[in-house]
Amino acid sequence: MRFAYCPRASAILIFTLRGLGDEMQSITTKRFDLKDTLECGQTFSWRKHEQGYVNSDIGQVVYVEQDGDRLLYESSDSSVSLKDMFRLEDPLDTIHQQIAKDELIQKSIAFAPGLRVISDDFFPCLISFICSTFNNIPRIQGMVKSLRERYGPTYEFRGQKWYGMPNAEQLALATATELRDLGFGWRGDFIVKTTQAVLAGNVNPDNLSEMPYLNAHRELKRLHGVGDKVADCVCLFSLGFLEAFPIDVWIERVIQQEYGIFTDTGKSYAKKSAAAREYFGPYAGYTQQYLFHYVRCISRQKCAEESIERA
DNA sequence: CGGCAGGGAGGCC
DNA sequence: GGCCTCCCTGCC
Repeated sequence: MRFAYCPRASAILIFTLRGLGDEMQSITTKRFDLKDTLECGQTFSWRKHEQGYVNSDIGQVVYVEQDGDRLLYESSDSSVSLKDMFRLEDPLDTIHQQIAKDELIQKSIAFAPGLRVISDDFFPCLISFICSTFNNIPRIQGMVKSLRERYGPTYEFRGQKWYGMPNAEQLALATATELRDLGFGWRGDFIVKTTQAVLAGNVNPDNLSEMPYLNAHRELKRLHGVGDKVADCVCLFSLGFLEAFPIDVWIERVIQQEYGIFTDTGKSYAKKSAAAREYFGPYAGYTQQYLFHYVRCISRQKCAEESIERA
């Protein structure tokens, strides 16, 4: 019993055993990168915690971290399927081959080859992207956080308290004035109206995902605060329509600069979106994520370099 | 301080 | 369909 003479080492041993303790489960993955997948801007439900990420928007709390080709995870309540949440069964090799039509996409894939499209819960995804209107990521995260802390359920997990996104019934307690005071601006009205519509059963994620993509997209747009772009985000990041191609200002710029596909197709979102699906194919959504992630990271690098030069 | 930003609504033609 | 204006807030 060597450790008896070395309390420090035994403390480290115990700590290590706890960190990789019995409560953590694991699965093996291929071609998957947790960080790229969760930090490329497609999800507001997953956020950084300790060595990994936490999601408390799914009726319980789930923690995940990556160690090489293994995912270690733990949930507060019932079992979870990381395969479903991270789309681990999407045929990534085939997808890469099909979408790698030119050098820019090849570079984008090489930049983050383990990036997968997320599959988030419908209501948190919907509300988060309504908040995203005319907004940047840090502020969207702040808004989602205040919705959780004010209207959402609480959980006890890994020795601390967690807040989850409210479901429609819980969020229905919010008023537009209240949300306005919380800093949501005119998005408060959108959230109240959309929550009412969901509560009334006017939109149902199970029905939507059974429809053809264009029908689901059209149905989503009937909700307040949901236009073409937000509808596409919900289609791609929650309903599993991999052909959905959300067009925001970043993607718009890239497509305009690097591709001719938007030039003859007219200015409307519907026509650009159709052109993108036509050109990139059934996995257009994956193309969008790879391009989006690559262009934004490169542009940030550029900005950082420029500010160093200025200093 | 004026301008601008990671959309959408509503009104108009 | 296409086009116009306004919108709450935060940051430069």
